[in-house]
Amino acid sequence: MSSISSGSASPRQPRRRAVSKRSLATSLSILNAAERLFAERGYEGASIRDIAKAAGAQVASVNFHHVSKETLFERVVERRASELSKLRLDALAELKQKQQPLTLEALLSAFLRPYLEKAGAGDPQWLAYARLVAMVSAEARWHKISERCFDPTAGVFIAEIAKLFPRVSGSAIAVSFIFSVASMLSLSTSSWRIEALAGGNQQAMDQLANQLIRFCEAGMRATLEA
Amino acid sequence: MSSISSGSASPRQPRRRAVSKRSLATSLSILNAAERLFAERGYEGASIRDIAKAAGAQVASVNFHHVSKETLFERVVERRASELSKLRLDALAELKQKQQPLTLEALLSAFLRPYLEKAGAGDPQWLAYARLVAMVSAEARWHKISERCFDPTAGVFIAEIAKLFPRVSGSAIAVSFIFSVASMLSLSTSSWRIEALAGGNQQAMDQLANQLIRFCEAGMRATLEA
DNA sequence: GACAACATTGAACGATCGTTCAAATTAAGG
DNA sequence: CCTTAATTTGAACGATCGTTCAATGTTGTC
Repeated sequence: MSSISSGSASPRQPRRRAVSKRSLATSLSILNAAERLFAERGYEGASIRDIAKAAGAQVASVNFHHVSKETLFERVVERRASELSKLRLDALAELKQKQQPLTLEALLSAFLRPYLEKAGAGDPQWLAYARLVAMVSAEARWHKISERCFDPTAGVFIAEIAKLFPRVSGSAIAVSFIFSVASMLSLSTSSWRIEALAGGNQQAMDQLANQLIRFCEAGMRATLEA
Repeated sequence: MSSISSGSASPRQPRRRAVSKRSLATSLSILNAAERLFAERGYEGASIRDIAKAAGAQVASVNFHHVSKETLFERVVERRASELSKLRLDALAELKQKQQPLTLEALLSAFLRPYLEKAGAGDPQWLAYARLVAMVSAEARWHKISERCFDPTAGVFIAEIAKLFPRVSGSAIAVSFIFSVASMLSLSTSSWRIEALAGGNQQAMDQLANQLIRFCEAGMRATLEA
C-alpha cells in the first residue's frame, strides 16, 4: 500500500488502449485454426506450430493472444458455447410464451435443434466445433470445461423436464438426458458413417434431426413414465 | 517359389523357438498399462515412457514387443474386441435357439449387456477399455480400427433388427443403432456424472443397464414403426 | 508528430517425444 | 552343456513439443 505513490491525483495505471483491428484479426484466425485442428487431431495431436501456420501467424503470437495452449483450447470451446446456450434458452423462452403446458418433444427440440442446425448447416467452422464438443464430452480431461460451458443450460432443461414427470427421481431424468445428448453428439462423431448412409443432402439431414428427436422423446418417455 | 531352396531335406529356416514365460508377461503388462494410460490421457497424451514405467518395463521393450506406438494402440483395442464380439454373438445365438421370433428388446439386450456387464463389474482394466472404446468411436483418427473391430458384429445385429422392420430402410435402422451405441458409450464417458447420481452401488448399475435398454428399445421402435 | 503501449517477428530455450542401436543377459533346443 | 535365438538393458538419436525472449514494427492517444 504505502510503496505505491497513492494520494496523488494522477492515477498511475499505464493507460489502457483500444484493440487494433489487425490484432483482433490474428486473434480470431488463431481461434478458427485451433478449432479446426483440435477437432481434427485432438488436443495433443494439434501442435501450436500447426495452428499458427494454419492461421498465418507466428507461434509466439498464439501465446501472446491466448496465454497458453490450454487456455487457447478453453477459449475455443467457450467461444461458441455461450452462443449455443443462448439459442437453446431463447427457444425455451419462446416455447414457454407460446404454449402451456410444455411438451417433452418441444423441450427436447428446443435443446437439440440449435446444435443440429449449426452442425448441419455446412459451416465447416461450426462442424469442427460440433466434433470438438463431442470430444470434450467424451474425455475425462475436460470435465471442468464441460461443467462450466454446458451443464448450466442442460440443468435448466432437466429441471423443465422434471416438471413433466413429478414422480420420477431427478437422477433418472438426468441419465436419460445424458443418453439424449450422447445420441445428439453421435451425429458428429459418426458423421463418417452417417454420410455414407444419407449421402449428405440437406433433406436427409433434416430427417436425421427429426429421427433423433423422436428417438430421444420416445426413449425418455419409456424410461420415465413406467 | 523357385528361389526358395525347397526339395532339399534341410529346411534352411533359422528354427523358431517357443515364447518364454517372462517375455509373455512383459508383453502383457505393457498391454495392460497401455490400456489404462491410453484411456486416461488419450493417444498422444500417454507417452511410451509412461507406459513402460507403469508396466515395469523398458522403453525399448515396448517397441520390441509391439513394433510401434500405433501398433500398440491397435493391439490394445483389438485384444478385448474379439472377446466382446464373441459374447455378443453367443448371446444372439442363444437367443435364436431359445425363442422364435426375436424381439427388439432381446436383440438390444444381447448387444448391450456384454459391454455393460464388463464395464460395470468393477474390473479397472475393463473399465479403462470401455472408455477407450468410447474414445475410438469418437475420434476420426481411429475409424479404421472401429470398422475392423466393431462394425462386423454391429452389422449382424442391424441385419437382425432389419428383419423385424421389413418396411424400414436399412440406413434408418443403422442411424437408430448408432444412437443406441452412443447412449451405451455415454455410460463410460459420463461415468463421472452418473456416479455422482447413482452413488456407484451395484444395484444402481443394474438399474442403469435396464434404463439404457428400455431407452434404446423405445427410441428405435418410435423411429422405425412410424 | 512524439510518446507509449501494443503487436509481430525470428530465434532460441529446455524438455520430452518415438525410435533405434549395440551390448549384456536369459532361456530354449539339440 | 553349449550353441543360438530371444529378450532385456541403458544410452543415444534426431525431431518436435510449448514456452520465452529481445528486437522490431505498428498502432492508438495526447
